[in-house]
Amino acid sequence: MSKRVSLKDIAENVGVSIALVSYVMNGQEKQKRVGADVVERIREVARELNYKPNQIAQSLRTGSTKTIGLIVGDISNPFFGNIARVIEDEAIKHGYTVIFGSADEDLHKSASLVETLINRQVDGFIIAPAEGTSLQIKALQEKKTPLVLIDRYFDEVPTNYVVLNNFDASYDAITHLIGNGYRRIGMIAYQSTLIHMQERIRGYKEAMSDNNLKNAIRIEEVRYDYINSDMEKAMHKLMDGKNKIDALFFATNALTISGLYLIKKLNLKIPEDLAIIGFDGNAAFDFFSTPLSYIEQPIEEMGVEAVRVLVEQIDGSDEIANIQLRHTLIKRGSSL
Amino acid sequence: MSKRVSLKDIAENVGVSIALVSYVMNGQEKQKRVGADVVERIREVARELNYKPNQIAQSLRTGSTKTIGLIVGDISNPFFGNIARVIEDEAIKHGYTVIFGSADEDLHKSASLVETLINRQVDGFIIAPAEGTSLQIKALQEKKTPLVLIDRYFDEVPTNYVVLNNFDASYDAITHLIGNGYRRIGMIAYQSTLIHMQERIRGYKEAMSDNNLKNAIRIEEVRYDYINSDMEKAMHKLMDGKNKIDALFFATNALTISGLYLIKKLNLKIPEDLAIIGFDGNAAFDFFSTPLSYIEQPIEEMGVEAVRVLVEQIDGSDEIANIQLRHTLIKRGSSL
DNA sequence: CTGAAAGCGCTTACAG
DNA sequence: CTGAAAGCGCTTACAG
Repeated sequence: MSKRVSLKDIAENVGVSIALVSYVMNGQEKQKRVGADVVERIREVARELNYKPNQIAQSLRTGSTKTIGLIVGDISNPFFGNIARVIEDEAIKHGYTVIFGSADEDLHKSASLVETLINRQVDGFIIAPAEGTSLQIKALQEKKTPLVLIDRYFDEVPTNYVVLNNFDASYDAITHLIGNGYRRIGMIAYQSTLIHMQERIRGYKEAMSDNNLKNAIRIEEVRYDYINSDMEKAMHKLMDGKNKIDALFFATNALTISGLYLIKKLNLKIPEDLAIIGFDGNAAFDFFSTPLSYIEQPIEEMGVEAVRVLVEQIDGSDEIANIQLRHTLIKRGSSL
Repeated sequence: MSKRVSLKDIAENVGVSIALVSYVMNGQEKQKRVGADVVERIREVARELNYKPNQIAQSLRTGSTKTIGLIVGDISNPFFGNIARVIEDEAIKHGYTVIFGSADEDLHKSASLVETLINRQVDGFIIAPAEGTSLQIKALQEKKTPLVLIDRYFDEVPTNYVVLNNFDASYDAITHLIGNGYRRIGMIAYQSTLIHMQERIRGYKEAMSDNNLKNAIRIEEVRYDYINSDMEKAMHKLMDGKNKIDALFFATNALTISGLYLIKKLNLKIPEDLAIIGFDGNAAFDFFSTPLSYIEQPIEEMGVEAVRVLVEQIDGSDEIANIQLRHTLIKRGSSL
């Protein structure tokens, strides 16, 4: 790359000190009472030479990089891709850029990403924390690193977070199914101790209990790394035999898609053979044999709030923000 | 954030100069002939204090940030989300992190992103250039900024690029349709002068001409910012009247999805009323009433190659790499 | 074998 | 109104 123009180049060209140029470039010419003619000449030369401040130098000096570290499960997952997009837009509005990484729901990848981003001096983090990373998060928190969790959080580590009210979302979905006459309602969730998953499960269970269906509760758990094979086993458990379910609630977008492939393969009629409610909107849900009912997350709001809270933290606020957003239950043919 | 540990802290603790600590931390203790005992003590104290180098300071000094700037159309678009994921993984393998931005196929957003990333001193760029940005790209190229274009490039600006052989892909799709007996084959593309779009159109036209169907060529163009309304008009033009098409080729993933919504609404039977070939794989294609045939791009390879070429450029290579990758035509029910 | 020193490009308290 | 100087944390050519 060709040599960049520095404050020094402008200073030499105009014949003043670097300090004066810095003042003018930072709009401090009033407070510093820089002579009007000098201001004029500095501005002119800066424009001519096309001066752009070296942010690295600024960062080293000021300690602020105007950079946000975003760690999600997988940027190619539509939920995370969409929220990344919102976060990016909001970050730019606040003068920040985004460095991102995918942790693949893996403890070690997450640790490595956090370290990498810390070494790059990001001003703060937005993280969808992987299972078992509560100590990593706690360490960040103890170092007073500005931090906002999204999608999940840890009960035992008080942090800022912006999440869906997952309990309500699940409860609402199950209540809707019950209202439409279904009773043998199953759920397929990830095997995970993470709070968003536990809350979705709790919402299901409580809705069932509250409707005297406690004995009909049937949950199958699927491992993240073996989603398709585990899904197949789970579906068979729920659908085989005389005790088979008549409705099924999927706990995430990826689980829904994986399940739909199987349902298509098994040639099940929806909702006659099986009613379904999925998670997160998706073109695939629209094109399925019967359009899918699903829980819609307010992704835009989640991203906007996450950036807002983070920037407040970076700017020095120490109020902890715990934000729960509301879902929308999109009711369509699959749960009629 | 709490104070970080610096080389100085270690130096004071051990009672040696900062230079020595730097040598040891950078594994130069052999060349610099640092005393074995000193090396030992420095390592020990560094570990105790949990020293992590300040990358900002390193960057300012060395001029290298070990950062890649990635500019795509929209990170929430599955094609770009998937390729971003691959690029991220590859970048990490090479010791780089990724700063990304979505340009929304907009000239000005693109310019603003490029400037932001340059000010952040990224070591190089991977860009899916928006229409009309050839001057931006040319400017980067002239400043010798390491750069690799993906998905598209500009004929008039010689740069590295990694793209699909779009002509072949289109040609193959159309030939397949013709082979299956379709003759009145239409195409819906973006209104764009970008080369990937022009090549896809050229492939369509040439396949038609080569099969004596030049007179049946019918292309409708849709604006990126008005995709759904323009799609509706385009479909009506192609499907209304006695001259209506019997097969339709969509030029991108987003166009395919938009078209499918309409096809579903119009209740067209696929492939009886209309045969279809789409672009880029997608769960939605699998769940459509008839599984969709489509052109699959080698996204993994595209990302891997882009990073490889970029890192070579950053490391000083000045060979220009122009890489065209091959598609796979996935044949299914929609084009039978 | 080790250290003093310059310098990357910037900001800012201080002096005049 | 203006400038000399320190310092952010690092690397590295140079001297001894």
